[in-house]
Amino acid sequence: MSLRVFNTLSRSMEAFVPLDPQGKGVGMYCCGPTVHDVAHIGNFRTFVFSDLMRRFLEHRGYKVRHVMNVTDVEDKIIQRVRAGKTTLKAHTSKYEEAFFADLERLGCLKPTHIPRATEFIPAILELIQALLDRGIGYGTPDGSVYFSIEKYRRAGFRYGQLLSLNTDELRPGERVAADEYGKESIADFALWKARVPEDGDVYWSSPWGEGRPGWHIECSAMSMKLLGPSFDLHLGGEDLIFPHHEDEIAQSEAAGAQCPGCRFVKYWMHGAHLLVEGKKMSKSLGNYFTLRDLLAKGFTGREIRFLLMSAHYRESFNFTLEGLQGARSALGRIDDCLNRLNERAGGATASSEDLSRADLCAGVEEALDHDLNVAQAWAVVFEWVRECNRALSEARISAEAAAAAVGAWRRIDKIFALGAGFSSGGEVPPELEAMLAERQEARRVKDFKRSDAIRDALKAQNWIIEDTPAGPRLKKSG
RNA sequence: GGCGGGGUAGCCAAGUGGUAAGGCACGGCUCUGCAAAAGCUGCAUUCGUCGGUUCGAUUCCGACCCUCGCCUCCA
Repeated sequence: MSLRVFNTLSRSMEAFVPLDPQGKGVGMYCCGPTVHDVAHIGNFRTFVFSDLMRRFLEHRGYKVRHVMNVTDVEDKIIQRVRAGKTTLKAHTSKYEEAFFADLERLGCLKPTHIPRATEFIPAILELIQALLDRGIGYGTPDGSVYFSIEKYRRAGFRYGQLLSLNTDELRPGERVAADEYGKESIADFALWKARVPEDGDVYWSSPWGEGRPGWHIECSAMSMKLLGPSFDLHLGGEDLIFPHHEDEIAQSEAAGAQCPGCRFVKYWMHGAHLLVEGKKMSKSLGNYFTLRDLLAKGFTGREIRFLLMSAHYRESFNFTLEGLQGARSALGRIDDCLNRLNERAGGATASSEDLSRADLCAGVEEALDHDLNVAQAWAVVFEWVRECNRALSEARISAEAAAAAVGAWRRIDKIFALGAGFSSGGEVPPELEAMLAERQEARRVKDFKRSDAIRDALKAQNWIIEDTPAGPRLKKSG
């Protein structure tokens, strides 16, 4: 079997075949954060999804160039800068830093390239110029430049590749910005926004006057600059399908950099939203959690990562604290199994032929090959865990086989990045070890009152005693 | 209004034209001085409603109900 993905362009599953004639290199672009504020975990769901995709591609032997942009100039940012009496750079770098710190806590690999919009102004200007040269873009008296959907269509392109929509029936309502009345058509979008007084110091000079890039143009300019005019994968949240991604296609293909018959992007993949009580998690509804909120409640990055990876990326997923608690329990099950396997393995080296190893890897790969079906993958993992536990408690697993099982998990965990089984929850402080020994002594002389008191004292410090046949051990409680 | 998703046990969530994965919670058991932890184990005659196709549908078709998203900044 090989990887199949759901392509928004065709609304169907397609075999993943990279553009690279060697079949090795993969270009992948993921729409990153707009750094006007702290990102919430709904945003991170998409980034964890991208990370999973990237890791799985790498697991499958592809060499991935992973680009994630940072939008560091945009209306909301400018508002904040003005309100906070700060500079653009100071404001955006603060939130950019926070974003990448969060991303790391969630176990996401750093993208290969992280381009910032403000650092690609020349490329953006170049692209806008190309669109003007081809008669698709047009300037307005105030110095803005817009993209004409009508001219684009007349040039033989199709607007509406990612979704079917009738632009004549767009209902833009009253929310058309006052500075956009120079547009020829309501559906046209800005490539370059002329400077207005509210922009303050945030502007760049251009052949059309001072101003700043429109929202969509940066992604076209940066992705094509770093990955070439045609590349394999473009991911993002489903709310970006329209207008952002549709406009990206329009700009990028209208500029004509692709070879004849080639598309801007071969596969578009969109992640569904995280929900809270049935509604999309969003800043505007105020129903959001940031990573910090959850860490403050005592949850860990890997527990949150696990939760975000527990549902299929194309299904909207209801986030609850109970669900997160459940994720903790489920993850604990994997941890415990891995710890037991590690214990059994001792220093043994893996035996070459071990069935559980083959079952786990093949099963997970098969599941993920099917458009990253993580739910099925977890079913495979948990069946494997049960099988390992059974073998462990019936003492019918050799040290070598246990080592092989641990090896299998490590291989799989390169994809999931949960780090299960690599730590026993931290070092046990010596004084607690002493208390544990004292309790054992009390139990030996049957002074249960005393031993229970020690147990309670440890519990008060969030350490749980596990009495196993091999003796007691301490475990940090959640 | 247009377009696109989704409705599967208490909760979350896979899946298939041939009789329902997995996780959490819950019950039972093992272990234990008692517990806890851990492990094992049990837990949907049924897949929104009503029709149709079929030997057979949760899975295909039609209608309907409910719900969410996009159409406006948005992961």
